[in-house]
Amino acid sequence: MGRLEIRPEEHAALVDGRPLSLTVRELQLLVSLSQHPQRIMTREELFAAVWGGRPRDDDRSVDVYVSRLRAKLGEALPGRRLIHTHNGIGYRFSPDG
Amino acid sequence: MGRLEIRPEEHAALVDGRPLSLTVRELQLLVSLSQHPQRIMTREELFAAVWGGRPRDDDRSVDVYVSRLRAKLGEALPGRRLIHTHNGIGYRFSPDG
DNA sequence: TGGGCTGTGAAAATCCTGTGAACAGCAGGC
DNA sequence: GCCTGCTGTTCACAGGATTTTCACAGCCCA
Repeated sequence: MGRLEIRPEEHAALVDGRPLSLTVRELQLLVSLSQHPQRIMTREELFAAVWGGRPRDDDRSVDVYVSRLRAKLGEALPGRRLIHTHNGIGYRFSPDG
Repeated sequence: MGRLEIRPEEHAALVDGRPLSLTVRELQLLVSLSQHPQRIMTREELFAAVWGGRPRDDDRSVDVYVSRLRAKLGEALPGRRLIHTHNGIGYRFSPDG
């Protein structure tokens, strides 16, 4: 899928062959998102996939980690936006910018 | 139903495969309308379906959102009018222009 | 032509998201 | 043990987006 490769079994994500230094949570989130490209995933779905269970009503973990992921992806792939926000619903991963 | 696809479970509405960028309320209204094609729905019905409960006597929310929906549908499908006004009653969704 | 109904831009209110920062827990090295 | 650096969690605030409400213009039909 273009310049970004995600290898869950190897706990790694590569951009042009160079590994991103992601933390465990960041990688889990990226894996979850990328497993459903172009599909809007709710915070509940993402939370269940990464943390397990249901989030507290006011939990912002997903948002915080999306923010950190974007920062690291943005450094490695300037100008591209892979994670799109859908207000009131959740996030969508789009392999092509 | 032609070029417009509505997928409530995915929080999405597509025209020729391309997603419309609708807000939550806009999508809810479109879903409600499209679930009863060719049937005139009163403002009360639409309000109940989207907002829940009954509208205030002078509430114009349904009209405002119909207007916004028409604008976005009109951009994606120029020349077609999917939502028809029935004066004094409400609105009707017609899949074929 | 008049009065109620509808269309719609725009302001106001509300809700949601982005993100820096503080804090706690943990692992390794000394 | 104590310090250091890293990760994860939570909070707080600013900014952004959506929703709600208002106002006025235009439409429709008697």
